[in-house]
Formats: sequence, structure tokens, C-alpha cells
Amino acid sequence: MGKNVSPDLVRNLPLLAGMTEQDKETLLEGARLRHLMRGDRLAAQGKTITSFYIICSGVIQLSRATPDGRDVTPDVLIAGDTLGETEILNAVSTYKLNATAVKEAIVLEFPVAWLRKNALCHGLLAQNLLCVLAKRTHAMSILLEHKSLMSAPQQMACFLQLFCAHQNLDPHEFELPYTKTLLASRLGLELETISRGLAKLREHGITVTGTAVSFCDIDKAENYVCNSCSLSKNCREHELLRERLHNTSQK
Amino acid sequence: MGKNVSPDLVRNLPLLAGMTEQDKETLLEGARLRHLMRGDRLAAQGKTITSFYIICSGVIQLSRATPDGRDVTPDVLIAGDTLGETEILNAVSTYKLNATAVKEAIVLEFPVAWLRKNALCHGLLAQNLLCVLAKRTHAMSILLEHKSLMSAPQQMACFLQLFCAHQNLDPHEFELPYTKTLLASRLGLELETISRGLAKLREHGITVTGTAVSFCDIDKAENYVCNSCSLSKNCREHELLRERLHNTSQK
DNA sequence: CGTCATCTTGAGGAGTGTCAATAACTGTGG
DNA sequence: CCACAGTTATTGACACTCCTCAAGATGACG
Repeated sequence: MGKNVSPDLVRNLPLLAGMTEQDKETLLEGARLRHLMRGDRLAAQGKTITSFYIICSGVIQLSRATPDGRDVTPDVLIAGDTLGETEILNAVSTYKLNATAVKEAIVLEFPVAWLRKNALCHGLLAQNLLCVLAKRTHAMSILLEHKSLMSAPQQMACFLQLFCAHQNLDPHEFELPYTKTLLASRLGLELETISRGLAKLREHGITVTGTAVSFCDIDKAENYVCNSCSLSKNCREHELLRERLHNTSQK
Repeated sequence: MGKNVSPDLVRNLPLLAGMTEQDKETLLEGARLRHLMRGDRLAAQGKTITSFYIICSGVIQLSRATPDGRDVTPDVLIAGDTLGETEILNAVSTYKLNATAVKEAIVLEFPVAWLRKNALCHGLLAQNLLCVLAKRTHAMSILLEHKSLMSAPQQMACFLQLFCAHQNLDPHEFELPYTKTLLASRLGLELETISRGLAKLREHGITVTGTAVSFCDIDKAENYVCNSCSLSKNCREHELLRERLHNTSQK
């Protein structure tokens, strides 16, 4: 692979966790480095699958268009995330979504065969892949549950909290790498609903100005969502968040 | 393992696909056979994880309760499905959902360590697990998309169609192993909504009486959902269904 | 024939989508 | 620096869907 990507970043990829440096080197020999500009596409709905990708930096929006012209954003990928493994492992021949760079991005590109072969031969890689998929499954089940049980503002509040916790950001002020339109699409809501929801979030200790998010009253914000979320009481993300929020609020 | 479960069934488990008979034997030595009656629990929310399960027969409802007393049914497992792998692979120590037998069921029970070890050592098992998780991810992304883009009756129609296609049932008359209450919970809707939705489905060529489902006018039923579903045009399930529906309708 | 669980039907209301008008922001070129 | 266009976001009015509560109907089973 090219030598012009931050070695630190590559070394800490979740997919390579637990491996020796030599293992990592060997695996990464199959990769090609690609630099994307805003708007570039990595994959397009219906196109034949050629590659598996690991995001090194930037933001990649995944989206799908319905026949009647609407579209959804099942996920937004950031550094460390992967793209294409679901299709490849499912033995599907075409991508089922579009992948577009929202901001400048760097990705590692692997041929499909690389993933197929190493998932079979390389135990640790398979295990890390399993872990990635299990996490994704979990995250989706949360979203799915929220869609049924929560109001739009609650979904937004919970999404922001989980994002903050996952990315290990400062709860008092962090940047959300989403325009409001993107946030709306990600949560399956309308832009207008988001706009109105943000007003309500202010009543519950969450202030959003532009792309800057700030949790002012942490307890209020938690209470707003916890009772409707079956995972709030025994879920690592929420615990992690609660700890971080309270720790940093004491400073 | 016990010798009193149908060998055919075990031999065709998706998780053991592609393996030699001897491999299967070896792997299954770690298993214990359990017989469940209606209402028995395999797992309970918050309880420590002790086992990984493969369903051999029967129906297992997965459910979660929220602090405010509502509950959701993220999935309903049938023969061939697995339980617990997400938690185990995620290194989570407690189940995040309840698993209750809806009708008499037979399951294979494996210790947690069995899964951890073999996922690492046994390439084919890891690959099959990856395939299972990838399929699940895909199924969830469909549901999630539907929740945002479809009306309740459309979600119901699509769910019934996919169920029929997946289980390879006769589209003209098949049994849905769900009470209406369970169906409602599975789709994150209210029982009343289901009830009213079924009336509307009759206008679109789908008749449901009790637990018996029948697609009377296939084209009408397809049209009712296809325009709102981004996967309808290039998704194996839908294609499979369309074929089967049309083939059998010509007889 | 009652009892319990399951389902249906009705009326009302909360929440979100939709459409339309306006406002704020971003970048470009004069 | 300002005018301009294009994108992105806010706000209002309205309709529609689904949830909620309540009353009844149906079905299974002792």
C-alpha cells in the first residue's frame, strides 16, 4: 500500500485489532489508497461490486433512492468504518446503496477477493469483522426501536448523545459532521421536523447552533430519552456517555 | 449431542453450510439439546449470558421492555436462526433481550466459549456466521427504511411478502406463525393499526383470516409496496417472491 | 355458560409530513 | 465591500396517519 497515509490511523483500525504488526503489513498489501473529494462516489446503487473499503478519514454518506424519488440514509461512515462487507458476505453482486463523500475523504480499497479469502483464512480478521457486524446490528436495532417508541425530538436527542459517546467528544461543545438535511435523512425525518425538534431540545438541555452541539443540562437531556429506551439502563454506550458527561461537567 | 433430533434438520443448518459431515459432528459435540414449552424463556433481559443457541424447531419471540412499560419485538426466530451471537461477539456480558418460546420449540445450546473459540479457529464457521449477520443487517435495514417511508399497511404487506418468499411458502395460502398481537409488536405498530390495516390490504389483493394469509391479486399487492421500497427492484427476496408468485399463479 | 385472551370498531387527539413563503448562510464576481 | 444566486434552514397552515382510550365482538376452553 502507499506510504502516504498516517500509519497511526491504519495501525488502530478496528478491523486489524489484536494483530501483529507483520500481520497488518501483509493484509494491507492488498490495499490501494484513494483520495476522494466532496461529492465523489465510492459506490452506486445497482452497480457491480468491485471493492471493499475502509474509511481512513472524512465522511461518507450511504443513501438509497426509492422508485418514487425519495431517499434514505441508512448510515454515515467515518474513520474506521467499512463499506461493502455486507454485500460481499451475502454474495450479492451489486451494491444496494450509494456511497458519496460528504467531505474530503481518504479510503483504503481492497478487491472483493481479498475480503472473501481473508475472512476464511485469517481467524482474527474474521473475528474483527464479526465484531464490526455485531456492533452494526446492535446500532440498527436501537434505531429501529427508537423509530417505534420515540417522538422525533427524542430520537434526535438520543442520536446526539450516542454520537457524542461513541466519538468520545466533549459533551459541552462538539461538532456534528452533519448538515441538518443530512441529519434529517439519517434519522428518516423531514428537515422541517428536525428544525422544530431542535427548538424542543433546547427545553431539555440540548442546544444546537449550526453544526455545534452542546449539552447544557445533562440530567434533563438523559431523562428526556431514558424512559423510552429499553437500552438506556444496561447499554455500554449510555453508561459511557453518562460517565463522561458527569465527569466533564464537574470541571 | 443427543441423537434424538432430526439429523436432516441439523445437517442443513445455515451455520454448518459447506462443512464435511465430520466437521459438523465435531462442532456439534459441544451442544446440548433443549426442549422448550410455550412460555419458556431462553434468555432474559439483563441476565448474564451463558449460552449460544441454534433454533431447530418452533418459534421464539425476542422482546425488550422499556423502563416505561412498553415493549418491542426486534425479531421472531424460527428453525435455523441463532440467538446470542451478537452479544457474545460484542463482548457484552448480559442479554439485551428476552427470548420466549411462542410455541413448543427445540434448540441446540452451546456454551459461550464454544462460539468464541470456533469463530476464531474454524474458518467456515466464521464465514457462515458472517453470512448470518450480514443477512440480518440487511433485513434490519429494510425494516428501518420501511418505518420511515411506508404507511402501516404497506409495511404489513411488504412483511408478509418477504416472509412468504423467505420461507418458500405457497403464496396462495400460507400460515403466519404470528398472532396479530405478535405481528403488531414485530412491526412496531399497535394492534388496532394492524386490524385496520388488514382491511386495507384486502383492497390490494392480500387476504388475512386468522393466521392464514393469501395473496389473491399478486400484481396489485406488489404495486402497493414496490414504489416505496428502494430494494424492490434489485433485491433477491423480492425477485424470488415475484417468480414464485407468478409461477404458482399459472397452475 | 361463563371467563379469559384476542381481536374489531369507533371517536378523538397528538405528532409528523406536506406545501409554501420567508429567512439565513455561502460563495462568486464585480 | 457589496450585490447576487444558490443552497440550506426556519416558520406557518393544514391534512393525514397512527396512537390512545373505550366499548363491544369473537373465539378458545374449562
